[in-house]
Amino acid sequence: MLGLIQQKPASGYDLRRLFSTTALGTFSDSPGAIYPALARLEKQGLICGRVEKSGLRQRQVFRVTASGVVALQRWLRQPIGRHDLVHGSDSLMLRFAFMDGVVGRDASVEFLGALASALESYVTELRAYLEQHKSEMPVSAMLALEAGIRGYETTLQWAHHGLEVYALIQKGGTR
Amino acid sequence: MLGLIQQKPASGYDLRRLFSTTALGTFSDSPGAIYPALARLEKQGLICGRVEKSGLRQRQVFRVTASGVVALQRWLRQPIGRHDLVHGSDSLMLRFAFMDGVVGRDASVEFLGALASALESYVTELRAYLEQHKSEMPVSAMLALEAGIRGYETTLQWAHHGLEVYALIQKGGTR
DNA sequence: AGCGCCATGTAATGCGTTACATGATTAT
DNA sequence: ATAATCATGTAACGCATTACATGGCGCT
Repeated sequence: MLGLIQQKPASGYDLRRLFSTTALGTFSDSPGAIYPALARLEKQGLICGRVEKSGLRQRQVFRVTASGVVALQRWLRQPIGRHDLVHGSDSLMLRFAFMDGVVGRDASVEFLGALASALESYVTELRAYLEQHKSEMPVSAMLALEAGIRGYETTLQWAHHGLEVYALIQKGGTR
Repeated sequence: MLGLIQQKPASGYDLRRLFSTTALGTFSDSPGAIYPALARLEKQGLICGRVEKSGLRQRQVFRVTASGVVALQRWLRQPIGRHDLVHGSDSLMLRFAFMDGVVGRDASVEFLGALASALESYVTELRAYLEQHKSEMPVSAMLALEAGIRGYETTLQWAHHGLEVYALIQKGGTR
């Protein structure tokens, strides 16, 4: 939410619509999750709400504060931990999605490099585990693990793809 | 936990070690999560604990009851919903991992077929969304979405792979 | 006048996390 | 003896979920 608000100031309802209509559907669009979270962020001083009556109904639009940007940058610049990998690298993707605008493309590129090397060792580790245990596993369990490993492998390939994309941009202009 | 206990009766500590040492590391191994969950399952009558002093220290080993098996089968036989796909198909993999032993290989095969067709339409939907919006997105956001889509595509390929594996098994004997 | 959407919340409940607590057994 | 591991829990806290509640605004 901090990242979304930083991209463009938004109200609670705006965020709800983002979560329910766009590809961000992974997240909860329930008011019981969003409004308390906004209140917490405001109490921490990371965002600041301002009531707007302009034209339509009353809306409370939130903007990130200076310390909000700092917190966002700190979150985005966290090193990639093992924990992040084990849980499917979803949180890593989320972080990556906001990098360009907040910490710059250099950070995005650096992130992709670090992700690639972390994934490389994790994949070989998982492949070794599978080879060692696949004889004692039920077929479906073995296949499920295979699915997970393939997921990591494509994320790895994707990281290389992303690096290429950034390299092309660097040559061909900023956009 | 119900699925694991069904594969082989286990104590709370057994489950903790499974979650902390094997490829099931996605799940929490904290006692504050496991023991209350076991207590809930037992209160629902899905598992049944029995204290064992055999040889070593005192352990409470849990087994699934008849209604526990029924509940497990009901969970495994749930149709694949959109909700399951959107959240990264992790819960689907978990279900698939237990299918062979609980509802049989025919159900596993049927599941893979249903998963493949569901993924096919979901992937084309996401690709269309990306094509339509990629010009207004930051580069990193676009790449993050691309990563998600590629993940679904490899899951789709994996489903076909799984179907082949089961077809081979059918020909070559039960194991 | 009434229906539906915009926009913001609150309340009850359940569950996970972190941290703390306990006792029994095996190894040094 | 003492440390480490086995094995089982409890307590405080925060947060998400589900459902309910409210009021202004626009259309028919």
